[in-house]
Amino acid sequence: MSQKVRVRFAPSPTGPLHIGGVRTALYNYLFARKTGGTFILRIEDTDQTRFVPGAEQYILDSLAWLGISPDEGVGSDGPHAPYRQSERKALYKQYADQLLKEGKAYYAFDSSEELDEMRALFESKGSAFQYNALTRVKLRNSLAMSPAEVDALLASDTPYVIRLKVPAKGEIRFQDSVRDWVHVHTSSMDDKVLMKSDGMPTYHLANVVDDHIMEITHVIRGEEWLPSAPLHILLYQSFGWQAPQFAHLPLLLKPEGNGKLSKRDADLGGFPVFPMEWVDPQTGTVSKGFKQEGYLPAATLNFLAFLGWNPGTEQELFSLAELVDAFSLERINKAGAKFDVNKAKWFNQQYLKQADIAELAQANLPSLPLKDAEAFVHLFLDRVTFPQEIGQLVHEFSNRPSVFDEAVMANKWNLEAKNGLEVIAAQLPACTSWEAEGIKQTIQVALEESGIKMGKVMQILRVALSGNGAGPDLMISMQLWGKEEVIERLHAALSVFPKLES
RNA sequence: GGUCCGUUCGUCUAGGGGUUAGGACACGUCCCUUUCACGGAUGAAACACGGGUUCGAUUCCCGUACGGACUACCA
Repeated sequence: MSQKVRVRFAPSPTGPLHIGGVRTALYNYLFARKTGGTFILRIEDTDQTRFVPGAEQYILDSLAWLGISPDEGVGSDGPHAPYRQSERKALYKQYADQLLKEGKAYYAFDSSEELDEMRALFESKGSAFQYNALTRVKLRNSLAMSPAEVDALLASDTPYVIRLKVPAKGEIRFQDSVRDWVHVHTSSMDDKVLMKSDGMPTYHLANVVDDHIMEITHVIRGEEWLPSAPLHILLYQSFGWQAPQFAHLPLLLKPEGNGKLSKRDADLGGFPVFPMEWVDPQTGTVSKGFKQEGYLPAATLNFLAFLGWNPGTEQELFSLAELVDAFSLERINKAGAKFDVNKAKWFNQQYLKQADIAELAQANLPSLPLKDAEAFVHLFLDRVTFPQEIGQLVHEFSNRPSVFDEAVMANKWNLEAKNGLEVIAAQLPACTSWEAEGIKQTIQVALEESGIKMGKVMQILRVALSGNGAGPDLMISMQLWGKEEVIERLHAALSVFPKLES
């Protein structure tokens, strides 16, 4: 029975897609590609109160940016359209009715207020209220009331929900791809709402119905769903359907302390938890995105893939294609993974160094002639984590220094250094081939003739020209500044330095 | 509180009844570079605890501790 693999990523459009959700999408994508299956995007928008405009497009854009776009679903259509649950509303009712007819579900008329009261009552007695086999007989539902009463309520348009009648006794078990056997007694489960009073299905119903109709073979989702997996299994059983294979992914944890990674951690830590920048349509609050921070898609994917999975080899850098090749559900970890921004940066650096020089040049130094821009990229690429830092460095590089590294001045500025700089300043105009090697020659010869050691002067020369005690190769820097600029900067320094002595 | 899940260096993790417990990030030192960065080398750094099972347990089992998720007419 080798069914064709069909997996889905099923986010709710309630805000920006969380990075943990992106990892879930990635694992689904990898598994689909690995097995020659189909990756489906379904939008679970059954909660009308939490709908956020733009969120769905944000999900699409994010997946597209990362290159893990779905084969089927919202944004790309397919044989099971529509893929937006709000547009499938009518469908769910008939399945709920089926369970109703078979006595596996029932009407419940309890209002939210009544249920809140029950919860408060139970809590005051030190226990937790559950709508289950024990309590449902005393509540307002079609199991506890006479048929005539129920009909009357229904006829008078009294709001109701449909609840699943969970058996009082029994055990639900399933074999999770990540956690192996999981079993739960039905006595600890409650009669979950299947249809809400607004006529919309809850997540549980819609999810199970759609996964079945869309022929989903593997449900790969976050661990937060593990507690409701037995309920879903029970639903499959109630319908007489075969349940898909489940794989519950470990959570992404906050970098410090404990708990699920949240937006707050991002603000605190100064790193993004969203794939792309998000502007809250209500408040206008801007949340950082991996994309805008300068993370490359491949680096983001590689980093995310390793949070909860590893190939079992010592290779760490994987292209998307290599990830597909190496991926397997069996190698997913059980324990939650802390989000470590240092590791993310390291991955980015690795990918940045492999990036196309011309592309980086055009993207980050658009105002410069391509040849110059490329030279700058070469000069700075090894010292940056994010591409936009290149532009920043070039900007600083191009500006004449106004402050000079004090520590270096204190240590190295002396008569010999001064003489060295003067000699260099005197000889540089005579340098005929203004490129790194030629400049070096000129300086070497000039200093040798004056009997001055290079080591005594070079760092001071660097400070004189750039202001900094450290930086990229000085000769190449001088070449890029240009002869006149270098000479002018040198003279400027020579006139300022003596005044800096105190 | 209840249910479920988890626990190897600070972090991501490999491993698995007998290993010097491996790699990567971060950190230290050294080399390269008269600088810095990159790169290379190297160091420090871990099997939560207690019982079993076993000739032998970090690995298997059971407890305990700790952590987490869930506990809505949210997903």
